[in-house]
Amino acid sequence: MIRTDINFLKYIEKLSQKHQNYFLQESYNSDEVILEQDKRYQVLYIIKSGITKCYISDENGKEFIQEFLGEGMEFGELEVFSGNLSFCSIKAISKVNVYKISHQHYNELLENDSVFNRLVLKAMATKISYKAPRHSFQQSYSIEENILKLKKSYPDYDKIFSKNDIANYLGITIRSLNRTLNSLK
Amino acid sequence: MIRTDINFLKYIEKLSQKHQNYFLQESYNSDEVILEQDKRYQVLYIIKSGITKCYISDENGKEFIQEFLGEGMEFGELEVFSGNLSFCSIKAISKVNVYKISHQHYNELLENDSVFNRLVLKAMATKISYKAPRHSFQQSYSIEENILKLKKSYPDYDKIFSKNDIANYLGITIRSLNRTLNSLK
DNA sequence: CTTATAAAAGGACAATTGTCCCAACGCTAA
DNA sequence: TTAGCGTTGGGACAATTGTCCTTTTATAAG
Repeated sequence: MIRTDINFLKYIEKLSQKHQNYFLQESYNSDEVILEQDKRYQVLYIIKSGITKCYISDENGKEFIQEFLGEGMEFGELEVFSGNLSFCSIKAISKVNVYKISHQHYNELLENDSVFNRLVLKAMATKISYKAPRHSFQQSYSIEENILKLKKSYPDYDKIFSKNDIANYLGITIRSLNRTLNSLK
Repeated sequence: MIRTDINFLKYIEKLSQKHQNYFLQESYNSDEVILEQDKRYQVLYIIKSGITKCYISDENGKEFIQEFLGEGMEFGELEVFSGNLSFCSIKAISKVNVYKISHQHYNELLENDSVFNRLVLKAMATKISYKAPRHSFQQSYSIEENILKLKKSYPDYDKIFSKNDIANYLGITIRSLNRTLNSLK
C-alpha cells in the first residue's frame, strides 16, 4: 500500500553529498500538492521522508489513487522519458521532505553512473510489477476481500488514511466502504 | 489496446545483425503460451510480428488481461531487474514471431549500449504511464463508456479478439458485455 | 460557549452487474 | 451423418454497489 525503496534513497543521499548542486531539499506540509497533473515539469522528486498520495483526477472531480508513496520513491521521472505532461498529481498526506533534481542532472546521472542507472531501471520494473496484480485483484474480488487484504498488510491503515482516500484507493464509494466495514464487524 | 514500439523493434533488428549470437528468432502459432506465470526464466522476448495477450490468472481460473502486445513490445524483462518469477503469462493470439535474448546478453547491452539503455528506460516509462489511466477509467466509468472508448480507438476490436478476451480485458463477465452491446444497438 | 465546517455513518431506493441457466450455431472428429 | 465441444446470445433472478439524503460527531474559528 505504501511503496518504499530504501536502497534507492540511500544511494540518493550518497549522491547528494557528491553532487551538492544537483539535489535541492524541499519540505511540504500535509495536504500540499507537490506535483500537479497535466503540467510540464523540468524537475523530479525523490521522497526523503513522509507519505504522499499519487492520484489521477478526472473531469467529474473523482480521484483515483494509484499508490501511496513513501521513502525512496521517485515521482515525475516518467516525463523525462516520455516528454509528456505529468499524468498524475502528488499530494503530501503527512509532513514530507523531498530531494528535487532537474531533468538535466538526472539524465547526466543516468548516463554516467551505472549504479544509479540500474537502480532507476529496477525502480521502474517494480512500479510495473505491483500495478498489474493490484488492479487484477481489485477487479476480480469483492470489496470485502479487498478490505481484508488491506487490513492484513496494513493493520493500521485506518489510522493513517482518511475514509475518502481509502475509498478512492479501492475504487469504490465511501458508502460501499462503510457498508462493508460494518458487515465485517 | 494493442501496444507497439516500432523504434525499439527497429533498433533490435539492427542489433541482431551486429550481435548475431545474442538474438534467437522463434515462431509461435495462435493459442500457444510463450511465457508462463510463476516460472523462472533466463530469457526474455521482443515481438517481431503478431499479437499476444498478457494476462494474470488467479486461483479461481479467472484471467485478467493486462494488455495486448504487438510489434516491438518486450516481455519477461522485468524479471531481469526483480529476480522474481514471472508474474503474468503471454499467449499468442495470432501467428507470432519473436526475438529471444538471454538475461546475460540483455544486461551486457544495457551496460554497453547507451542507445539501447535509453530505449529500455523509455519502454518501461511508457508501460507505467498507460496502466494507470486505463485502470482509473475502468473503475470510474460504466461498462458502456468503456466499450465506446474501445470502439473509438479500435473500431474492429470485435473482429480481432474473442468475446471472452474482450470481457477479461474490461474486467467484466461476458453476460455484462453482451447486455451492454445490445443496449448500444 | 456558540457557530461553522468537514468527516463519518447509515437509511432507502435505484441501477448495475453477476450467477445460473438453457438454446442455437458452427466446427471438427469419428 | 452424428456426436461432441467451444463460442455466442440471452432470460430470470439475486447480489452488489451507487446515488441521494439526513444525522451525528469532531474540530477549528470567532
